[in-house]
Amino acid sequence: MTVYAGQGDAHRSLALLWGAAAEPRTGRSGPKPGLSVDAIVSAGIAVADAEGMAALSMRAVGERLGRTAMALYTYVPGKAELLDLMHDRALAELPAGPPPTDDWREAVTAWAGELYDCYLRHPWVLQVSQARPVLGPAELAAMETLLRALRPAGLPPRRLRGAVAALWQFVRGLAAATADARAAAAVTGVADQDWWAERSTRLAELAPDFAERFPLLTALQSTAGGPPEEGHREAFRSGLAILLDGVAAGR
Amino acid sequence: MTVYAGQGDAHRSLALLWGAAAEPRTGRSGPKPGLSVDAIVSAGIAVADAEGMAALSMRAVGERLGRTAMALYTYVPGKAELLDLMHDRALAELPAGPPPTDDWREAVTAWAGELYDCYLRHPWVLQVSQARPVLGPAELAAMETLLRALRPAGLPPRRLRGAVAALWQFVRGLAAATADARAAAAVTGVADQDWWAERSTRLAELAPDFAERFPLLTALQSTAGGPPEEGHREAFRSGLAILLDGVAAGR
DNA sequence: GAGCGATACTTTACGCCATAAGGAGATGTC
DNA sequence: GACATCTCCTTATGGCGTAAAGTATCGCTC
Repeated sequence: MTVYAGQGDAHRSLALLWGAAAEPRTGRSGPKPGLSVDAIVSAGIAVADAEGMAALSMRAVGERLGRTAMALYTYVPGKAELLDLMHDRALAELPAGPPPTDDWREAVTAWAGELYDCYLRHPWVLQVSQARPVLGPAELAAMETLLRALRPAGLPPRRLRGAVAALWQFVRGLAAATADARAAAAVTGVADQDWWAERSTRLAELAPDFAERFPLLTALQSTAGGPPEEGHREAFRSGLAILLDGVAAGR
Repeated sequence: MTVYAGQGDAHRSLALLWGAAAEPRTGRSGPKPGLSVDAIVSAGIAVADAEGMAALSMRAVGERLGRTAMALYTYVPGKAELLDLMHDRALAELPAGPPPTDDWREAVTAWAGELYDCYLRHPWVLQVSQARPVLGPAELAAMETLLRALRPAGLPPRRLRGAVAALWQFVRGLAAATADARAAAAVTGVADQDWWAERSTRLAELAPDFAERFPLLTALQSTAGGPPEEGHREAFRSGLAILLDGVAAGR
């Protein structure tokens, strides 16, 4: 399942993301709010972290706060907007300070590692459609951080845009692959390696001509050793190295 | 909304993907099948192409075939497996032959362009969770094609894996961004440019300190001209150039 | 050719989901 | 005290995936 975000009223979403709701309107009557947007977002993240995206329902979030699903609608226009807020809150965990080093390679590597780890801490973020037109402050801050890290590389604007896109998507994609490997292991209760072994056997039965159809893939696979999770980490490292080499080449 | 695939019985899914269902079991009684897995997958793709992923329901697919939703379950174990099949069928549109040229840069560029276009023809594919452990033949064929294109570059295995991951994820991510820009334009009925202009105005109201908080982002944005769709295409080109430079650097 | 088991497909039903509508009770201003 | 406002609830609507069970149709066996 993939979950759409940003399909709701984009204006409401933007306002909430940028904290317009934080200003407590004065001179209001009625009972004191027992909840807050922040609390709801936190509850949503707690549910998604613990039970996964599939279990994230308005009911579940409300229940965690001791309310019904409908109580949330006082604070949040709908589920799509809640997802937007959750997304940005998760990315807010990323460090925002100036890069710790002048070496841009090192700085970008650190940035990528932080983003990768953040995604793995909150795998459900990877299931929020990346096709989100709603930009939150944390997401923009992360981009600003990347730009700051990349600054010493001195890229021209056009190339800089390409580098940012390539780096971001690469980290996101690799994190998704890693998160999935973990999820598969968790769901089946089977160790990563065994699961893939079983899958390979099954595949060999169904496609006995595998090696002939995909010779290069077969050859590449045969050179891989160690557990799959380590494989992802290695792909992360070497893919990032390629990207950085490319950035360096085009200065 | 993101849609999970590969959460169903992985074995059934694999078998269907690799065409085990194609062998017509002999000596069977009962009425002749009026449908087929292929027809159902085609109908699913037709629905998703026309109405989007959110409108893809078992009922909708059945209706397009003149059946009820439950009729599909004779052929397909569930929606997750249907999504797996749809995903692989979409990728089967990619050309599979040997690279048209010996120049690996050109070959990889062509491959990336094909994948990018394929994603844009079927944007819903981008909403199928990329965290799919189920590998179909078309997806593997696309990887094999990429490996074939990359072969003349002579990368060592470790680096080759990184390159494949980086290239694939980059194309997918950029396609997702482009698809979203289109969707936003289509939904609102507003031209791309106007939509972003409105959004920028709104943002400027909500975060008047934007330029100070995100100076590099602001600077980079100011150098961008032309419609957003063209911006994505340019990011695609320059990001790909960076990746290829990186590949070349690490030979 | 009668009967029977397998198969395709249907209807019905269950338990979810997001959320629209409207009502109850609490809290503030006048 | 009256009233407006606000939170939160109950109820209801129309969707979803799919389990269960029923019906009709076909082909094989006797």
